[in-house]
Amino acid sequence: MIVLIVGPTGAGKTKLSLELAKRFNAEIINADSMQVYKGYDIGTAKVTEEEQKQVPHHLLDIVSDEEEYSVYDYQKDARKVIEQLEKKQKNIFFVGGSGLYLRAALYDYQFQKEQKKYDFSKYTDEELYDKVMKMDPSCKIHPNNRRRLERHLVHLEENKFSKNAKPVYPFIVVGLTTDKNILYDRINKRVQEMINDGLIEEVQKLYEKNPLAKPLQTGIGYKEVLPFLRGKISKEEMIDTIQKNSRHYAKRQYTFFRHQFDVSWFSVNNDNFQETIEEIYNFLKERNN
RNA sequence: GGGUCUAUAGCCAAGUGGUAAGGCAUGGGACUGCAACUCCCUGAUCGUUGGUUCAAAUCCGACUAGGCCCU
Repeated sequence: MIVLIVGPTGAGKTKLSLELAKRFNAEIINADSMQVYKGYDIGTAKVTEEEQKQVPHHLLDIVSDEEEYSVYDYQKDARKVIEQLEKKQKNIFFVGGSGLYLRAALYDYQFQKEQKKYDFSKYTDEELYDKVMKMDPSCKIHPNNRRRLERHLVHLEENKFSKNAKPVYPFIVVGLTTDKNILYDRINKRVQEMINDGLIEEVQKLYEKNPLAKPLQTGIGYKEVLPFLRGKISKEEMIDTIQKNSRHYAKRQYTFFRHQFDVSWFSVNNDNFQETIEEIYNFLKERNN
């Protein structure tokens, strides 16, 4: 059985997954694009070593921030782990909020080993959009979204794009929801805790080692600390923007999962999380038979 | 009590006679190699009330609220 546990940051995915994995004789595969990096612990809310001892985790801390890592790599790595675990007759829990990574791992997305270089710089945004529309009239990418447009065109030209991607493995998706006010409140508190736990020091260390690292420059909880370290913004401003970006992210995650996956949603019981765990446990038990 | 300034969306804020810029927040959405990325959509008749005018957020009066100064 392969189960995906998804939901916005701060909904309780980690706690839920540990409990369930133990009961289902399962191992956990990380599905978070930032937690694959070594040294990015506090800002990514990575599971602690203590927790990792309770249940084996995979695809955590597998690359340094100097290496390039993308969906392509994740798809390969994740599938490798799936094979291993299935051989061991283990159940599998994917836990994390990176929707695209999950899609790529479980659906028949096709990537080339080597990325050919294409040069679209001679096209204007409009021309690019027209070109894409000619080949794929149902494409919904907005003309301004140049990055996506270019990529999509490559896929179309290489004939690697299947409109209705099919799952390569059967799987169940469990989603956690919470009332938005509660969630936002929790996100705000969580950011504050990260600061208390030494987020700034963590960023400082990473910055000294590799100031231009991609996850450092783009990860929420990392990119906002940099201007603070340079004295450009105050601590309050920094905290505000981390919280704001986290909220935005949570919202985007909801949208993605709502539309890209067939999710069985469970609204979290905030007074008694154990009850939520039981509910999901029973749900999975039934589906597993 | 007297004087003075201000009053535009949840917040900040442009606009000084011809039917309301923008930013942020919020909400919705897209998503096949940067995905914690990238991109799109989303709101008001201008404190209230009289008046002047063909026409007022914009001018005048009153009222209300707030700021500052004086007593």
